[in-house]
Amino acid sequence: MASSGPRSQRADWQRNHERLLAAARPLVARDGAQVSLEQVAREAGVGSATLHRHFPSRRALLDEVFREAVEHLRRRGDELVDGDPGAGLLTWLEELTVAAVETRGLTASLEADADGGPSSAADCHGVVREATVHLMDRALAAGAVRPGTSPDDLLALVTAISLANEGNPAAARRLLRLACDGVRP
Amino acid sequence: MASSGPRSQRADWQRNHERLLAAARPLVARDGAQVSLEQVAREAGVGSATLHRHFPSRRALLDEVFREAVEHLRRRGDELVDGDPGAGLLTWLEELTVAAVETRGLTASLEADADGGPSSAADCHGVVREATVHLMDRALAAGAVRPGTSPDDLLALVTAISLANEGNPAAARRLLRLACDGVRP
DNA sequence: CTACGATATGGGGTGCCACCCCGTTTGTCC
DNA sequence: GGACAAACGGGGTGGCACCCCATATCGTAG
Repeated sequence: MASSGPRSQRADWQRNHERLLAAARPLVARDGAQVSLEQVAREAGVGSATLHRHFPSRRALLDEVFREAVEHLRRRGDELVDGDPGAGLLTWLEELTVAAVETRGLTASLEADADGGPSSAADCHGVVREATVHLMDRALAAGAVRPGTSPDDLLALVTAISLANEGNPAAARRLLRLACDGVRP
Repeated sequence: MASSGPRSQRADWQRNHERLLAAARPLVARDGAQVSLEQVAREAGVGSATLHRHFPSRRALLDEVFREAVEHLRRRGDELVDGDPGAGLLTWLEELTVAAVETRGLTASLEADADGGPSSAADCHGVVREATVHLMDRALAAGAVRPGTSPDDLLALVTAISLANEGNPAAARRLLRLACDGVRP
């Protein structure tokens, strides 16, 4: 289960994998999800074919780039499970939104994949979804959330807001609050 | 005011303008906002330089493509002003969302422009914004909407939902309702 | 009806990109 | 150290947005 290092891959494979991720991180931070894959390969000192072999899709690259950040979010989710269920869920949604909006490209990895499968090994969407489901279960049981609300819908709402407000935490926060409070008084 | 036809342009300019829009309409319907501008020009039987001269930005092309559709929406907004303020606003938001999600590329024209100015003559965002403001004023006065809610935020929420759910009216509707009702019971 | 100047055109260039083919290099294991 | 699988990467293909500038077309003044 704990695939800390793919032992079955050749040494140069691991080396290049690291180099690609190291090159990708600052470029993704600057350019977001639309980062030029060619440039990542160039910066890593690696042929573009190699990049495409290591990461069959843009999403696969982003998912690995954001592995740590998402792991961090997951741990934060675990912490919030210990507090008030209603407040915990809202705090989680807000912190999730802010992280997504402040970290260029992250939203792309949090979105539900159009294809069904958990394509990537570092499935960012899956990890965040699980944490959300957990927090929602508690909030639902405590009656802090309208019954019938789906965690997937809630997550879709957060990613939609994040996607449309990349780099603008204030606006994203405002829209999230609006959505949580509802339009009617 | 009524700029039905730019009289100051040469005849061939108008002819090519029409051809470009006629070519763009089906292609945008198929490919959405990411339509290839080269292909539009090719299909219109026009050099790509001409397309770029007629439409200095992708947004400018989309805005003209959706002029009629947005005009239609605006009229629908006028109708809704005559009914119940609260229900009218919610109906408006829902119809707006469904139209945006079902009409590929439309959301791009409804989004607030990153740049400040009303860049395009056929300012789709502006038209829809005005209708939204009007309906919100009435709903606020009737106490059907939480005070302090901004029409721009509401519109941003609708476009965010639409952008992330292009081609999926059911999901978009669900998220909109979720946002209108709020998360808490 | 003609000639002329402003207006508009478009072929082709530049620089970028994703993605892939296939001959070559590099690890690895015996 | 040798053989074989695994990995690599230069370079090709096809596509795109956007622009330059020599050429063609339009509308009008005479």
